Amino acid sequence: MNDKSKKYRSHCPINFAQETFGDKWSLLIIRDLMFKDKKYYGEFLLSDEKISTNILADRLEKLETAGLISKAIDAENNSKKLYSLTQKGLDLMPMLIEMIAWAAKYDKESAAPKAFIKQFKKDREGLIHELLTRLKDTSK
Amino acid sequence: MNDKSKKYRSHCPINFAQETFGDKWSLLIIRDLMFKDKKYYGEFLLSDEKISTNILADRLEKLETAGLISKAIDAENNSKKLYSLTQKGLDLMPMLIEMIAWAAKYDKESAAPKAFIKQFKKDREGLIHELLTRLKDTSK
DNA sequence: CTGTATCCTTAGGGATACTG
DNA sequence: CAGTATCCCTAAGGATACAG
Repeated sequence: MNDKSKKYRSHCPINFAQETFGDKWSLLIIRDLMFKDKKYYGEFLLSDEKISTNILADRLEKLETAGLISKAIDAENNSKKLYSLTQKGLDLMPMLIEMIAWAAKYDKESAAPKAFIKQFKKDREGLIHELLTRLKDTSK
Repeated sequence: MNDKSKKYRSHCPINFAQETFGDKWSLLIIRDLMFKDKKYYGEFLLSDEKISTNILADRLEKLETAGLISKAIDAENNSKKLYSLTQKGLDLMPMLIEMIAWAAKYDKESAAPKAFIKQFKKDREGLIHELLTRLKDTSK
């Protein structure tokens, strides 16, 4: 385990994403941090999908190692750890919103905040232009 | 296996997405269809990640069942099957683009993502415009 | 070439008892 | 409450031989 360098199946960006948070639980933890304002271990355990304690601990560690979340001591309670998203984690938001929008369109069952998504898409046209600009830059 | 109704861990849209294409391979097949113009069984086998034949067959079937891809007989060769994305599959493009953008930002170690985006941008400028148009429509 | 079928291995995950 | 440590099991995946 001293070899920190992870071996990737390929250097495709989609594969990179898949290998970073493509397991069964990581994205749900990120969701809880990003959209449900959860911060504590116990709060994650309460989510509908019922993650078990060992898996949660493992995923929190992996996500921290991957640099998507960070851990701090709760100021008001030393024995509590406070989890939060890093910038790298926060930067997953556009992708998650698109994912939610897609699911909202195709999963009638899933309760997705449609008004919220609508607003997001509107706001986010600017972001796409930004992306295009970025794409143009990187292709020079 | 007669029970067609899948049981979801929850009705969260992110969980829905995760359970639909959150396995190790589905997204890579979609990538090949969407960005690499692959159409045939044999072409998928050639990708860098080296999917094995049984897994590929299984994933193609599951993706078809999920309505993300469709299968047709190749007009020029009866024994060949032609795979393509459905609208439901195509609608994953905004999400995948955000995913690629994220990976491009954080997977700096390898030059490959940039190369991928370069290639992507070159091939797909038209598609991006199309996407933008579609986004404008859906955000009304 | 487009898949199936089989066999086998392993990582991932569930349950739950336990610890500071 | 915030995790660890075990034990166990299954689904997922790899290799490869085979079939239409």
